[in-house]
Amino acid sequence: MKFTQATDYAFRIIFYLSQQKPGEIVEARQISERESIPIRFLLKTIRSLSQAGIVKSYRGLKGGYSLAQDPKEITLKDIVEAVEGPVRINKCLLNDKDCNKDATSWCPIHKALRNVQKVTNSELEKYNFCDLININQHRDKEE
Amino acid sequence: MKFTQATDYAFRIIFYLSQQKPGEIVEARQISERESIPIRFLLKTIRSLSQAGIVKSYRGLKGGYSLAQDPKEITLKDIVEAVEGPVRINKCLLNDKDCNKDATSWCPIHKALRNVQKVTNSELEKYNFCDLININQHRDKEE
DNA sequence: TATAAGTATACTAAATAGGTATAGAATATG
DNA sequence: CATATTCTATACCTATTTAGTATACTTATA
Repeated sequence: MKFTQATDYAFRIIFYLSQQKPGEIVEARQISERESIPIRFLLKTIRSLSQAGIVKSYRGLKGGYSLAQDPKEITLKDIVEAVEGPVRINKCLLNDKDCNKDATSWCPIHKALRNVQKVTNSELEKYNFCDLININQHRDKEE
Repeated sequence: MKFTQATDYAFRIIFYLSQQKPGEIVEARQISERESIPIRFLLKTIRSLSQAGIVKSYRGLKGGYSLAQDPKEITLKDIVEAVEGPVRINKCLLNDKDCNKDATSWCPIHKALRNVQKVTNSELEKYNFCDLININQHRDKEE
């Protein structure tokens, strides 16, 4: 019940890109170095973000990545889903076959778990990267 | 970001025991058969529940398991924690070493994740097995 | 057209999950 | 008190997933 390393890296990648000037293209190597992420693993991970439409990629010389959306529009949930796929708290919610319908004895539990999942997802949606970098800016000033 | 098979089995085990007469001792094989859980895996899993003080175990002839607490007092969170250990949504929350304190750039994210974790945990605490079996009873009548 | 970027796919190693086996300890019953 | 029965402890094995790497390819700029 925790996020993968790739998701954690993805959080950092988007956080880093959110701090750049809008439209600024940053190459993979720079993100990799600044955030201490193995370059090849970053390239693989960021492709999920690109395919999900969260970052734009540019090939060739002067290529790199930039956000495809305003940081305000990108939430933690978007990142998690882009990297790990939809959050499904247990198998039963994933497909009907894994939930033994004859065993009515345990289905109420899965109903409860569906609620847990719903609550978790909506909490993840509450945090966007505009707010997150502002909190950070604020904190930096204070210290 | 999902529960393990062992946790899912544990849900079913406690659900099954909650439906017995208070104090009734049920042997592992019976639970195993009724809930379609491999017996040896069940024995391993239920030991975590026993060690966490959720079930009582009785050895020898006529031995088996019964709940150590009132179903009302046992929540989904208790089960998850007994089987998987404390829920920690990412490494950073697990120990300070994994959170690079110099990289202030990504710590606000971890603050947010701590809130997500808090919300998830408190949702898991809302469901106790007394309520869960009653929902089930109710549903059975309706159908 | 050379070079510096990302893309796609496949591969490998380590960790975790899921399940099994074996030997041992406790206890009800004859 | 002997024995069968039930749980306990530990160790083991296999499959899957995670984390990371390598190679060949595509795109675009200068």
